[in-house]
Amino acid sequence: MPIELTASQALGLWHGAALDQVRHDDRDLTLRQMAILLHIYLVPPPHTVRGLAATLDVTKPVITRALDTMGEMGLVDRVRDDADRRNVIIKRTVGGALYLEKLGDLIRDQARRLRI
Amino acid sequence: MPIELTASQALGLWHGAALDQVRHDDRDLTLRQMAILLHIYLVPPPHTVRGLAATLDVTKPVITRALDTMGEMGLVDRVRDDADRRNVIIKRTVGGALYLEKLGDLIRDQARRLRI
DNA sequence: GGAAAATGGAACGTTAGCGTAACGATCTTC
DNA sequence: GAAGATCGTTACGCTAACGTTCCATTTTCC
Repeated sequence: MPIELTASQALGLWHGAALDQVRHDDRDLTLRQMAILLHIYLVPPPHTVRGLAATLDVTKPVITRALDTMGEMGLVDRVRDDADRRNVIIKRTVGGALYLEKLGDLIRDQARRLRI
Repeated sequence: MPIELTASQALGLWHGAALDQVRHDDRDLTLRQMAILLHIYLVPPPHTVRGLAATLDVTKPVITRALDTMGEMGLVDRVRDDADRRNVIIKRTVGGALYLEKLGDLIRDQARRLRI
């Protein structure tokens, strides 16, 4: 049975990681974009616009625009689904993997600092 | 000596908490705004525009605009410093405390789910 | 085959973010 | 007290976000 996080530890972790991320990377993602990005990389594919919209409880254009922006940043990619050509399959990229790898490191550093 | 977070745990924690936060709150803060908000609430005052800009390594207008927006959202407040009237002291609000309390709960829930 | 449904995106007007540069107000220095 | 430095904000032109609505393409269902 692990020891539970205190409120102070939870927010301290978030604070430190957010701060480090802001300091070392110019790309200022919104929480929505971040949730989309993480979902794409952590949940087994395939991922579609409609599916992400339902998952995040936002409208489809929100997803489309987030993918536009993050695509421009090199964090995600889009490919038409050949099985059902109405669908667009969202793909991972090397840039996105690197971005999240770095974020993961920052979070782990904070956890270490806070002795979580 | 605590067990260290794995990369998967770190990102999974961030993913789950970001997702829940997006789902239950319309206010879509950027990572910069979030870092500012957390800094104000977790680091002892006083907080100034200049100080925050230096801490986050961003320009002053970025802080001013973030405070405008978050002030409108009821998350922070601003007061002129009577000791040096060039300064503006950034104050905490009930709304901001509630927002972060909720965020902390979401993070802790995720940590519990991931058995961190 | 033809109607209906579903998907992702575009269009519209609005709002909010950015960096750079300038501003008025205030304090410090001489 | 005048000159300069410092503080937060505003202005500018631009980019990107929003919600709503509508649309072209593709699939499904009789």
